[in-house]
Amino acid sequence: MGDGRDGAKLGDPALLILASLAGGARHGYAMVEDIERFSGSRLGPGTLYGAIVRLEERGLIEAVESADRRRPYRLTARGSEALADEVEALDRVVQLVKVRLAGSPN
Amino acid sequence: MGDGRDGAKLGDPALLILASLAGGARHGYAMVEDIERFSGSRLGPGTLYGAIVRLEERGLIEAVESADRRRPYRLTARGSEALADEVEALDRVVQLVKVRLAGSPN
DNA sequence: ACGCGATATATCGTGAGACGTACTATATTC
DNA sequence: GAATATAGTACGTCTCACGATATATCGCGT
Repeated sequence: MGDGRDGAKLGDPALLILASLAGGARHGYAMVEDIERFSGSRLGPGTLYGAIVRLEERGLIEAVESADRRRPYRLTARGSEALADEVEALDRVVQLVKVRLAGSPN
Repeated sequence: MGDGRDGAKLGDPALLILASLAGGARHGYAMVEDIERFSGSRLGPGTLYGAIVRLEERGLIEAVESADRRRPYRLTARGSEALADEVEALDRVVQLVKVRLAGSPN
């Protein structure tokens, strides 16, 4: 997706992961369940862990130390910012569509 | 992305195109400008026309007859439904994230 | 009439990444 | 120690986002 830029675009699964972590630090499997609860879609392991690696590489999330085999992650400051920006942009589109659909003849 | 299903997921450009058409029938180039106005991102031709073809194949948009070289498209009934559904789902996530980000310790 | 930039659409190739399947490994309970 | 739930890994496929490129046409100034 060629970002390099800071406020680059988020993929769909990436957004869901950040959204989940916005509710607190979680490990992968817990994210899957959380995401399924609030969005209805269940990410497969390939989708989930692939996206996690990319988000970590981009510095938007980071692993938390853990004694057992679980690897919890949390949002970084940059991750929070990116999520907030993305959500704001998304919200603008959502609101616009609502207005447009409401005032349509069909 | 393996849809085939009816209420399948919309890609990012696809959502923007449907959002644009929710404001009335438009041809490709006009969509680009409209989308840039309300979302800030300018779709390249490959992205735009590729997405248009896929949306037409899925029956979410359809071409409108035109005398000149322009090819205007409009939303189909299914397209409106799909857009409404997608936007509703998106809105739920957006609102959740806002709540979560607002009540975070950090 | 001519050039030129803006308008408008189309096609192709590449690469990222979404996704499913299958697999491994650990913890808990019986 | 078998069964089940939990947790993560590995891998292959295939869609699609995107830029580059090509082509045609319109409008405007000169």
